Amino acid sequence: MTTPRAPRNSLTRERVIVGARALADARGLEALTIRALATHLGVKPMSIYHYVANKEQLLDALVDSVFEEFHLPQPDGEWRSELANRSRSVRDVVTQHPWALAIMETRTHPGPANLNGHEAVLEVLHRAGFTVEAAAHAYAILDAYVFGFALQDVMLRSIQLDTSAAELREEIDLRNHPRLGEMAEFYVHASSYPLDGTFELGLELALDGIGQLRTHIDTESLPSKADAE
Amino acid sequence: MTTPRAPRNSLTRERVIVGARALADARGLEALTIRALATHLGVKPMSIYHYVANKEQLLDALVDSVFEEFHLPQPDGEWRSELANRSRSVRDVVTQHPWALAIMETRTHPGPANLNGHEAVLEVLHRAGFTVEAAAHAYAILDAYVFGFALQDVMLRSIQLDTSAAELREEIDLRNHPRLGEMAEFYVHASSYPLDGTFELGLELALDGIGQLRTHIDTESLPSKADAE
DNA sequence: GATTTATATAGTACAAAGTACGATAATGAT
DNA sequence: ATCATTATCGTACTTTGTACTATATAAATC
Repeated sequence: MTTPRAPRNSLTRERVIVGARALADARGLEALTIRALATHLGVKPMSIYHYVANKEQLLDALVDSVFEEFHLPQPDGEWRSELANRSRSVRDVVTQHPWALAIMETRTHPGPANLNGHEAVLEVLHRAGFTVEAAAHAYAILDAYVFGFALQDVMLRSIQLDTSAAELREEIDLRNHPRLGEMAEFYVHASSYPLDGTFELGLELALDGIGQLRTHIDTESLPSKADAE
Repeated sequence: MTTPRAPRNSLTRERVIVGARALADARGLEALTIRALATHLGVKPMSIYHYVANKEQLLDALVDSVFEEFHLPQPDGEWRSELANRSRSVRDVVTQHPWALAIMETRTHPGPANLNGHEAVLEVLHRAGFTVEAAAHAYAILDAYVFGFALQDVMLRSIQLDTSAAELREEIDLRNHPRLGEMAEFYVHASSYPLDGTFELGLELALDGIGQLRTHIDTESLPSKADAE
């Protein structure tokens, strides 16, 4: 009954983080406790604290491991497609880890992958001819849209999972909410995942709008040296 | 030392919720514990459970009380200005209650104020001539942008509050992040709250884009009867 | 006014979770 | 073979939500 002590190299910081991700993915954020994580790793709770100062720091690392998954835009690529791909990647990854946004919101120390992502996006904008000010606007607007959309994806999904359609109908009272009823109807009969199309549509809008913020000098016609640092 | 029992009408559900909001506003979400709330209300912890089944339900009510604060678009107003005002209101209210987004994310039962808000927005879109499908796109895109922007507002502010500029500079390593350095510089020297302008800019973009989704029939020229249910 | 009933407030106590502190065992160094 | 280092772990304390039960107060009835 008394398990022998785990071998000396059972753990690494990496394994702790990966285990935490697995637990959160499989059983949700509220199931990610130090004790559960220890069990999952075949180890006793206090062993984890050799690799992580406290749970907050574990969550910091967890969030940054999600940022690592985002597609990094290539500085020499075409800005519009690079940003579009990064945006799609962010939405995909975030919806695959529905717990991620909740943790991101409470982080106060941006991790290296997060910072690298910012740098890469800003570099793309810079090379595309955005001034610092234009880039500030463009990035804030695009990120707001992308993370906001992912937020809605996640919230919608969690409602669907936790609350049955019948339960919802009861709570909503369709007599007083005819438009909402229409909309629900529309979504029920819509194709597989109707928000995918909506996301693309809004992404085009955002990129179109952002494009207008560029300096009107067509930087692509300039010699690349003049554009470089 | 032993306080006498609190008088019989010390509490109401309303007072519990208002007290919870005050606590969260003043000391943050993590300070909102049942015990702290009880002290704040001059009452013992278990008394709260006479008005609220559990803490989850309290959070449900808390979130819905925030939705109540959002400006309700007027069905007979001009769609663009109504939606713009609602959007500004959402951002303002959410940034005034930085804890709200975190709770919203984990709710699975939309409250009445939430539903009424949806209904009002959809009604405005309907009267403006949006088909159900167009309204679905428009609403999802606009909400993604607005909540996403508020999310960034909140995250940025919490980083600023919890992490000193010096601390940040140390963690960021500006040698490897020149663009990020430029951007930080720009924000430091920018006017009072530079994101306000960015929000308005993106809002115009979103509303412009959404406008293109309308049916091209100019519904405003139709007799209102033909447009009514 | 006295008695009964309903209910709002509260006391006690337990479980779950983070983690401080110190012990112990496994590895490498001398 | 001894020692130093350090990865793993046991114990125990604190904080939090809250189940269960008790009690006091207001309302209702006689």
